[in-house]
Amino acid sequence: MNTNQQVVVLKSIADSTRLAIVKKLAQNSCEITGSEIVNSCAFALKLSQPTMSHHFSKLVQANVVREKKLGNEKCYQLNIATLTAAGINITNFLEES
Amino acid sequence: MNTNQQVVVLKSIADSTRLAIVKKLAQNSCEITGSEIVNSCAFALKLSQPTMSHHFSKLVQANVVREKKLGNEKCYQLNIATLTAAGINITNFLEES
DNA sequence: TTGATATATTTAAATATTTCTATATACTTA
DNA sequence: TAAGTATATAGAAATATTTAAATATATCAA
Repeated sequence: MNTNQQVVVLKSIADSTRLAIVKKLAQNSCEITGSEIVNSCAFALKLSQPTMSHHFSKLVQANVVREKKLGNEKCYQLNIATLTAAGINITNFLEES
Repeated sequence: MNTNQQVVVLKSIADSTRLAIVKKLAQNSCEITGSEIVNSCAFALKLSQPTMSHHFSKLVQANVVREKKLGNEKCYQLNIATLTAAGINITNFLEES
């Protein structure tokens, strides 16, 4: 992974909302359905649905999170390979809530 | 390290100029004198001296880089403990220039 | 002390990011 | 088909970041 790609990955997690999402995913076996995580993150962080949608799409753009459609909702999954390639260690994200 | 501190560290390296500085420091035994690194970074990245000064101070604020005065210049040194605590693995930064 | 070198600060402009409201799209279920 | 649920997009405002020019400060060396 080159420096520019690494910057995209780092930028994607260098935000308190998105880092909270990534930590939430890391704590839930790295996979969680949409309404569960979107609602709990939106509630916990007091942000609107479109704002959450924007943050998730940034993580997807950076390839840090994969999403798949599951009927009406989406399922979000951490892409650990991308984080590792950028030099980020997920085990560190599991330690504190 | 809590999430907010981690965001400060991630933000400090989530920029192509500052990531280049960190990589340069990592490749030089994590310690290098000012004129060497400031000039080479400023030249390589075509940025002005005040801009470089600003970037270094952001890294220092985040405690990712330590600085000490050495007469007229400054010596910059990576603070690996901070990066590790934030879940960032420096060995990854040594692989490609 | 004077001039040169190294770095910092101030100010301001350009750009990017974060967030919301309003609205749209997609799918499910009655 | 119609209503409800889940997520996305468009537009706009507030804020933050990046950068440079001009100037200031600190140290060295003659």
